[in-house]
Amino acid sequence: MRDERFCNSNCPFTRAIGTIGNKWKPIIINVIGTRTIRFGQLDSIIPLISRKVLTEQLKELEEDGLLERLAYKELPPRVEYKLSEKGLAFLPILENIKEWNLKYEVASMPQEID
Amino acid sequence: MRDERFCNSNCPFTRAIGTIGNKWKPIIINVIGTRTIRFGQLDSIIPLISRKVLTEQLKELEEDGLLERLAYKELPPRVEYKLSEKGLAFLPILENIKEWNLKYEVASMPQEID
DNA sequence: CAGCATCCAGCAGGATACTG
DNA sequence: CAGTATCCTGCTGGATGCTG
Repeated sequence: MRDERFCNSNCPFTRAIGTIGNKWKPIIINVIGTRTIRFGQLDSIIPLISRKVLTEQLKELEEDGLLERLAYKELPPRVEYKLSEKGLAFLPILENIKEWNLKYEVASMPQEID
Repeated sequence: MRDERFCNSNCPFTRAIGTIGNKWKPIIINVIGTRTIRFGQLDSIIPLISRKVLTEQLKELEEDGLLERLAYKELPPRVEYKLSEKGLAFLPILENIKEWNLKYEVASMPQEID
């Protein structure tokens, strides 16, 4: 899921892409944002992701220090996720991507009239 | 290669991730930067990418308006690529990702002494 | 040189069932 | 509820050879 060749690169940019350069992770980080959120919420908010893949992505994000996982010893279990300082610092970048897309996408898209 | 479900999303951010959210495209855009570059150069500069995948990625980037392809009618053929305005506008974002990684990666990495 | 066509292996990722 | 385990399929992407 994570490309080890990227993560072992001696180029820091390549390593960064190895960490967050796939389709799910930016989505997950963006959905979490500044809140604390439970596994089930993420699963229902993010369309089309399977629980298995969500689990894997969350684990990698935790390993890479982008988010914190809080598991409560309860039954039924409760697990909460929130972004770490590193993860929070990535939010403005996602914001820039949004703005970039809004600015340039429209020009080349077929316009819909609602 | 491009996830159609992402590109057809009604969320502009999700569409953006559908466009550039994979490991090769940010690398390619970063390598091209502000210069004009030939196919063979890209192939040799970018480690580990196959010619087939490079071709596919370049085609998608062109379709999404991120880069311009200039094919000279010569023999042997010469094809040059350069970023469009949209592509150039993405460079600062990549720069932010570099800085973000440099700032936060180190803390969690085993330090090497050279 | 810059691709495209073809073939093929490996793995991503979906579905389902089970557990603490 | 929040996972883990297992199975299975399809697609990604590598290797190779051909062409204008």
